[in-house]
This record gives sequence, C-alpha cells and structure tokens, in this order.
Amino acid sequence: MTRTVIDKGEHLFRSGDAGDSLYVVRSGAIKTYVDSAEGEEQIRSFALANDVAGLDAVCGGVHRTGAKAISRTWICRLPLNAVRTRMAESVRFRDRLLIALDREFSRLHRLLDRERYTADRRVASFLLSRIEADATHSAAIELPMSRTDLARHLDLATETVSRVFTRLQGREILRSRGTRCEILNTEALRTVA
Amino acid sequence: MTRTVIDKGEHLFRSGDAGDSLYVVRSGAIKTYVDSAEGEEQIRSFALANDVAGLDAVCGGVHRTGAKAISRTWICRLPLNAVRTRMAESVRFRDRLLIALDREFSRLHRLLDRERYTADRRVASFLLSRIEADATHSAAIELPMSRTDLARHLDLATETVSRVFTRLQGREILRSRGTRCEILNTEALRTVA
DNA sequence: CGCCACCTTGATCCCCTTCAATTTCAGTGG
DNA sequence: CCACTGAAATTGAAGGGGATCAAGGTGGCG
Repeated sequence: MTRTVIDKGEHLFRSGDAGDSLYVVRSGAIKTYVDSAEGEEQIRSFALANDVAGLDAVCGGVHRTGAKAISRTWICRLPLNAVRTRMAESVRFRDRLLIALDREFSRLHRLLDRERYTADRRVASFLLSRIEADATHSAAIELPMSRTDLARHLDLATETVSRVFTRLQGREILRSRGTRCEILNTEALRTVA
Repeated sequence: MTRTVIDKGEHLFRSGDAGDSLYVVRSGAIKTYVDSAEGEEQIRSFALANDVAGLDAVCGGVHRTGAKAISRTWICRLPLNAVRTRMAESVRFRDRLLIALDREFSRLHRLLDRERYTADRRVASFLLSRIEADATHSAAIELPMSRTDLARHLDLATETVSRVFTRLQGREILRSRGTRCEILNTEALRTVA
C-alpha cells in the first residue's frame, strides 16, 4: 500500500491501461471518464474522499475508463495482485471485494436509471446521492467538479445544468456558491427527483 | 445443474429475489428489466440462445433486475453456491467467473455509451451488437422482442423505433419482417452508428 | 372471417441543445 | 488593495429531435 499525490488534470490511469491496483481517495477528487466519438469526455464517476476508484479493472485487468484529478488529490494505492491472492486465501477478504463489486454494479444501474429522467430530475437525483454518500448526511455538500464536468456526467449541456441550479435556487431548494452547495429543502428536492 | 422451461411472460426471477443461481438460455429469449417510477419496464438486457442471465446477483446475492420470458424459453440453471465454493477451490473456475463479470461490466458501460446517441444511432449500434453476438456473423439476425420492448431497451418511444426501421429500410440498409431482420448493407449501418 | 394486439404513419408540441452575449470569479501582478 | 485577464458560469433567443396524441394498417390465431 503506497501513497501518492496527483495534481489537477493529471491522470491516475488511462483507459486501456493494465489495472493492477485499487485506489482510495484520501482527499481531493478525481473523475473517471470515457472519450465519446465526438472527442469530449463522458464522465462515469466522481470519486471524493474515501471513495474507491479502479474497480472497473478488477475483473478484467484492464481499465475501461480513464481517471484524472479534478483538484490536487492524495491517493492510497492497493496493489491488485495482493488483493487477488488474499481473495483466494481468505473468505472474509473475498466477501469484502464482492461487496465492493456489488456496489459498483449498483452504481452503474443507478446511472442507467437516470436515462429517461428530465434535466431537473437528473440534477436532483445527483444531489441526493451526494447527500446520502456524505457520512454526516449534512445539508451542505461539496461539489468540487466544474459545471461542465457535472454536465458531462449527467449527459446534459452545461447551460442546462446552470439553468437547473438557478431554477432550484429560485424555488429556495438550495443555495450554491463555488464548490459549496447548501440544500435548504431536502423534501422538495426529493419530489423533483 | 437443472433444466426448466418458462412460458412467454413468466418470470425467471424478480427484482429483489435472492440470487442463488446463474442461468443459460438454451433456446427462446428472456429480457431483464427494472420498473421505472412511472411503472413501465426499462429493459436492461435481452438474453438469447447461449447468453447468460443472473450475473447481476453474483456479487451481492440479490437480483437488482427482474427477468421474464419473451417467448417460450428453455433454461439451464447453475446453482451459485456450487459456483462460489468452486471459486474458492479452483483458480481456473474463479478466473472464468471473473471473465463473465468483466463482460457484464463491459455490457453496462456500452449501454452508458449510448446515452448521447441519436435515435438512429441507438438502433444501429444495437443491431451491430446483435450481428457481432451472432456466432455466424451472418447478415440476418433474429429480433424476437416486440418493438415496444426494443424501444424500452433503447430508451426511445415505440413510434420512434418504428420510424427508424422504416428509414433504414428506405435506405436499403436492412429488411425487416416479423422477428427476422436482414442486414443488407453492414457498412452503411456502421456509418450510422 | 373477424378479432385483437402490435406496428406504422402523420401532425403537433415541448424540452433540451445550440449559438451568442454578458457576467462572475480566481489568479496575477502592479 | 485593486486593476487586469482569461476561464468558467450564467442568461437569453432560436431551432431541432424525439415524445405524445391520434388514426390507420397488418398479421397471427381462434
């Protein structure tokens, strides 16, 4: 287990790379993405503090997404060969990896759920997932990604995301300033999603 | 390993069921789906002959999709507990399961790729995936699902799917009749996708 | 032959994208 | 501390692709 730092914009791994490790974000944030045919990034996940990245390569050994830092990020690296051998030896360790893989499947299915959602609903369900992911379940969440990145994660135009935020602020559901986003009315947000 | 038959519309398993088995389709076809908030099925996969179903429960033990037969279908059932114990014992067996899981991840990521696609492109990429899945790579593919099911898989309205097929037939790219679909010009189809 | 489900076709509408113009903000240097 | 600068975010106007609504058409099967 080793620790590293990567600067904003730098890659943790690229699509197609051999995936020989799992990564845990200690602080900062990274995004995983694929390049669409049109050359723009389609973002598949954000990994904030305590999130795991690199699970997409556990089964096949090859990353199918790239991962780069959104801001300066501290990372713990767990070599996969150690993970694999310990999986064969220890049932408890195997189960833990299975749980992580199950979460990854859930995450992808949740992304697919969003496909028929309206723009408002997409943003709302994203914000709710961020609240739930936050251990404190506090009403304020950190959104370190740019509006553009958020848009490319939700499959919307940047302008649309911006308009949805404006609309939600007008309805007093949230207050957004920079990377900080206060949820003023979680119930109302839930009715949107 | 046991064999069963299920009739059109019958469930192989339901969302939330304990997932204690993997299933291989011998003949016929099944669809896996989730119920959207609006109550209509969103179809996550079609399993035709030789396809595997039930992988979504391997890691967590619970199905996150339902599965029902599109037509009368013959199924092979492989109990998962046998799979799991053999996974701990045999490295070769473990690797085989990892490969299956990797394919499942790839499949979900391919579904996510389609999110920004136009209607034409969605249909085209679906047809191409069916051609590639076909062992013979023949120019004729079997589409046992209804237009409605196809639409709910591609996240389009039934009418839109119908219109795309009409358009592609007008351009002499394919000829569709009932469940049979002949691809007349694979290259042209590839430029659409 | 006739019923019913499924598919196709047409007309209209709406949400989101696109294009274009400001405005805001973070970072930099005077 | 404030002016400068480029990137990012916001706001506005217009256009388009697919959804929806509404009829017909087609085919399988009793």
